[in-house]
Amino acid sequence: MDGGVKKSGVTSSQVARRAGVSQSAVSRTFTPGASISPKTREKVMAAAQELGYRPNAIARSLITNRSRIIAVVMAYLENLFYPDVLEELGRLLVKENYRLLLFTGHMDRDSDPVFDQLMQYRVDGIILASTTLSSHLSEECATAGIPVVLFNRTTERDAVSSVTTRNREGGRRIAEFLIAGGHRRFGYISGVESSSTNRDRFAGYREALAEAGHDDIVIGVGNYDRAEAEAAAREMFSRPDRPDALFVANDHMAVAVMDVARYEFGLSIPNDLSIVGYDDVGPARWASYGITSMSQPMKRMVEATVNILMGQISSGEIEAEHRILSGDLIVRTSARLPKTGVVEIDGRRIYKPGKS
Amino acid sequence: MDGGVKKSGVTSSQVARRAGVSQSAVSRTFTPGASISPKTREKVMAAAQELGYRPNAIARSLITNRSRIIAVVMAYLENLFYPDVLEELGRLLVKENYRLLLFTGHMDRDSDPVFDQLMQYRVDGIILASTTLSSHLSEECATAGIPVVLFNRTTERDAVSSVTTRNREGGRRIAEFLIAGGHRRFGYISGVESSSTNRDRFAGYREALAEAGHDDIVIGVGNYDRAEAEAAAREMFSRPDRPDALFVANDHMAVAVMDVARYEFGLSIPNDLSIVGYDDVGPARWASYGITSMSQPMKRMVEATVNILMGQISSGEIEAEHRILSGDLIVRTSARLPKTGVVEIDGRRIYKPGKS
DNA sequence: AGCATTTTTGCATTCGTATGCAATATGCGT
DNA sequence: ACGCATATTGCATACGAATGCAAAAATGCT
Repeated sequence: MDGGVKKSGVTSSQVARRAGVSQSAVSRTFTPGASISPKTREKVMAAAQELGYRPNAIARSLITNRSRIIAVVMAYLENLFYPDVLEELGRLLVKENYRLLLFTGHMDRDSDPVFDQLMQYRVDGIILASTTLSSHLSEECATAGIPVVLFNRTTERDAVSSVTTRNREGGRRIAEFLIAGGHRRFGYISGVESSSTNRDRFAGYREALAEAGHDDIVIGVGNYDRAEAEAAAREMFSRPDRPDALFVANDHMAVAVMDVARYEFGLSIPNDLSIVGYDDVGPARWASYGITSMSQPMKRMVEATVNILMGQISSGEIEAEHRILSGDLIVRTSARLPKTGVVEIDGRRIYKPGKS
Repeated sequence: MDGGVKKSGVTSSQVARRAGVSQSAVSRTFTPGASISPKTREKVMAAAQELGYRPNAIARSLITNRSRIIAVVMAYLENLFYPDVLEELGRLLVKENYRLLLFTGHMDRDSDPVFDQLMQYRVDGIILASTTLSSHLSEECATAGIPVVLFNRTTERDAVSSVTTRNREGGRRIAEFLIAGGHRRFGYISGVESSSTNRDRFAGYREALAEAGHDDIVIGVGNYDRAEAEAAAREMFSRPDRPDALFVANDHMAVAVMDVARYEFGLSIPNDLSIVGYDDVGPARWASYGITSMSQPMKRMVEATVNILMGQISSGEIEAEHRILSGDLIVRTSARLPKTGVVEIDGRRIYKPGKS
């Protein structure tokens, strides 16, 4: 078809010369809404086709001051919840004609290296999807005038936008569910203790338990990490006053804890021990686990995130916005059932106290 | 500390004025190896600090013709193998001072949308890590003069670089292992049938089985997808001549198949059925599964990938290079053991026929 | 056809940084 | 202190596309 060498590095000027028009005409051809006659557009398109021309996004960014790149910062991808989020983010961002620049790895100590990169590439927006990032970073970005959205986390001062779910209510719901299930001794394996998700989930759990007269909760620290959660579980299950109801701060850890309970301690779930997790992530649904879990409406969370970002980018106004969504307690087989309150909706069993 | 407003959009010229030097001096201060005296560098640095200046990577790219961005294309992240790869890639690329632009989603039909993006951003290199991408895309990129590396896949014509493992040998090894385990009836649940990984793994498996006189293999199509693998497993396990040895083309599917076997058909593993997977990915190691699996040396594969890319970028020479690594058959509990050949190395049990 | 209005076009400039070149400053040896 | 070699600096330009402005072309109206 095209006889010539389709080498990259074709410029708008080259196309212009070939088409016998000015460079401006080429630019306008590729700028939606620009003033260009159908005739010249066609000439330009033909020349562009022949030369294999594509507008240089870098050069365009320089003049428009828009990179159409969104930075996504995720500390770790081991927890399948985050790959899922990433995939959905990619889907929505591409639909909005944005690209996704990914940053992974823990950046606890100094936020500077990442921060520098973000600034250097003049990203149009930033999504911080990690429960463990320094809150310093987020505020620094916000100060620099770049829209930032915290995904699945918040900071004390609500100067920066966030999308979360009602973690506190989730914790409460789980407590109510376990109490209604007739459990007597309650445990908790935490995530990263300083993270907002962990704090809120635990706060709700403890409150609801306290209201029912259960003040002593057996606690282990899992830091949202498999190995640490396993260690915490081993320690907890070795105690003489081993709990019979255990809330693990997310499914990623709950899976590991469940394996420890079954295969290292020979516990029967849910007979000897009820386990409830959080996120309703892939493995929770697998037959081997069937974890009863508070769901987080991932797709709607991602949608809200992109939504906030697009709003701030197009308006230029960076006003902190907080979207708080709700999940459901998805009932499976890892915890004893209460007598009432479990209803079936769309083929999923959900715990809705009050409605039997 | 800094009283002024740390607004973004600070340019090198502004810093220059503040420091009482030329814009060139600022540029050279931030260009490693450029000719600049310690004295002026210090002045520049001070001014830069005060103004919150960071070099604009976009503008820099325009002139250097290097974006320092690597595009990574991954069809789906559901299989934990890929998030793992992604994380490792992020780690290594950042070390080389490159950024990672992520593209997800199936782009089977027309490669054009993605391809356009890649070209528009003038990425310095491309990593195609998906078994299901049109090979058209890869060659198009290569033609355009951008270094491309296929990760965990190849094309027939080896015009584009790739990093793979010895899938054929892996398939053979698995067959040998299952034969040695005394199995009689063999099954296979495939990945995407047109993918090179699937073809090679199956070819090796079939060859070795044929050499031992086993010519009839029960086959199901899983397409590297959980749901499809489950469906294939159901069909296979319902047959009167259900296999007692099953090779599932990757662990992602093997996990699902195992759940179907156990919880829908009440099969005892490995007594009624031996299952072997591929990848040695996270869940394969979990106690609930303990899948015997051909490992892929992910870290070394990623290292090789980055290595090839860096080489091609710095040399400017795009010569197709093929790195083929080897894995081991990690022995766990999902398959009956042969009498000999299982050895323990570094706490891992590996099948090495010939060495007992 | 003649004039007013709108649309299309090209020119010139801009974005922020890097770099070749010439000019200047510094250092060294004697 | 002088001359020469070397290190540092600023000037001017380039990268590739977008855009305000004015000129030119096309269109509409009477």
